[in-house]
Amino acid sequence: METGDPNMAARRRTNGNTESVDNYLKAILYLGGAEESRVTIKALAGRLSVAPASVTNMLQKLAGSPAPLVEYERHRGVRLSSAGKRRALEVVRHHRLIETFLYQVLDYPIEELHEEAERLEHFISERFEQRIAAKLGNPRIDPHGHSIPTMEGEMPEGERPARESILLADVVGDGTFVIDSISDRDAHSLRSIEACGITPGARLRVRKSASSEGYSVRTGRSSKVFDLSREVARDVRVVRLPK
Amino acid sequence: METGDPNMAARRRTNGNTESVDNYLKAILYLGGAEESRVTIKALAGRLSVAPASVTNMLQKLAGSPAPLVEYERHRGVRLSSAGKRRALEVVRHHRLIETFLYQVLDYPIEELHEEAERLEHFISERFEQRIAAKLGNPRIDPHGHSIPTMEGEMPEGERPARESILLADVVGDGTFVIDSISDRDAHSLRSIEACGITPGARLRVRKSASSEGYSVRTGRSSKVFDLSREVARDVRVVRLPK
DNA sequence: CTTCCAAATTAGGTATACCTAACTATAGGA
DNA sequence: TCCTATAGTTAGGTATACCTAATTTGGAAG
Repeated sequence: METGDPNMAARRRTNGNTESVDNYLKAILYLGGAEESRVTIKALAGRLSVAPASVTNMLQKLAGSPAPLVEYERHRGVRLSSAGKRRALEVVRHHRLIETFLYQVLDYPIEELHEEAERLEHFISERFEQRIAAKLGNPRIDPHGHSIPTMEGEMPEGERPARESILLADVVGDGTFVIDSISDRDAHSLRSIEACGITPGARLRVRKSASSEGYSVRTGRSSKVFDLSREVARDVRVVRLPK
Repeated sequence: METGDPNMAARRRTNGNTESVDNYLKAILYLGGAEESRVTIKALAGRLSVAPASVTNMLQKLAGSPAPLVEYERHRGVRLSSAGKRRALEVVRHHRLIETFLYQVLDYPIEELHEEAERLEHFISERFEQRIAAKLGNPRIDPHGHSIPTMEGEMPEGERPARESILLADVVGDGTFVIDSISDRDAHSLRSIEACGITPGARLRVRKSASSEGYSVRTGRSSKVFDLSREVARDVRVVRLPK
């Protein structure tokens, strides 16, 4: 105990943004994609599970501040300002470092990483970030195969998911692949993915499943064959290996 | 990335309480002391750095809910209900486990433990709590010498700070003591405390300082003498050793 | 070139957790 | 006993971040 938090009124985070603002920035970063194109209000509303009106409000506030985090024009969507992008990447860095830490140091099951990281990413200090990064040897890739942005707020070279990666669900015909990354969205899906030994960097031999809509896969040098549903195949990104 | 937090509206924590509610409960626990006596609105307002009117409001809300966390009567102060006490101890457990973890696993300097723990205590999951506890070997004492409440929400036997402990600042005459615990309130004070080798469990030989209002102390079997101000001596609790 | 519809915006409202200012109650001293 | 000072309470207001309902806008289709 012995607390007495003189932290005061504002529900601000380490950085000065609220949790909510961080989430808007992350969503814009994600939806804008590599080209950083304009993001629609509707798309944001969908991703954040919030009414479109709420999005308009928030964006107007963010764009109207002295050092705006977004560029917003009525009816023309929104994109991150460079300050906004830096901030968004910092939160993503937190998220992925925390996931890596939970996985490697605290032995979390892979399907529980996301939820915990999603909460904690907003509340850790600069020091915490640096200590876990150091403890992990400054990792560049998280347990799902995603690149961890640098401390300077940039996506590192050799970005993952790689530009040339495709969804396993989009694979046509048979072939051999390297597993690029897996989505952290759906815990249930992650369980099955892990169960077949799919892990970023591993080799994956794929054959369009005879039955069903799915895929038959073998990982690494294992001869064990697993069947994946189309649904689950949407959560795996792969890069085709030249035969 | 790949977030999409369907976590929704309410800014609720793992447990179902807001950060703010948690802080009220902790403050009542602390101010009520071992006897769990009624706590005044004024004392709470002071501890939480909030206006008395805000305290009244919050207590009315907490007392009026279906499963009240506090017992509150107009003009007669407040105490925790048993549910409230359980909750408060859970948060304290989080706080102290996190401090221990930051100290032992992430090599935080002792004076930075409190601030980080104060933020994170509200946001960690049950799983996180259990994993760090396991990693640390289910510690019973935190780095400041305070008892860590059990998972069942009770203060363990051999409670620390010990009932018979006194403030170093209240010591009269010379003597030998065991250091019981140190306050985590003031980072500056913690620095000086650590600098003289004061650490929970160590032996402390005390002599009323010739000059000044302070105390001359030697720790363990060291012959090095340090001078502590009265101010700093208020942050150290000791138990007198029979001569 | 108009029309219409989906997308966006505005208007007005909710809950949380604060605040200040004004009022009231209680308890201790004269 | 009474009476005032201090503690506590009520009333009314702020900011954040949501909501729904009503309105506006702009671009694609006729």
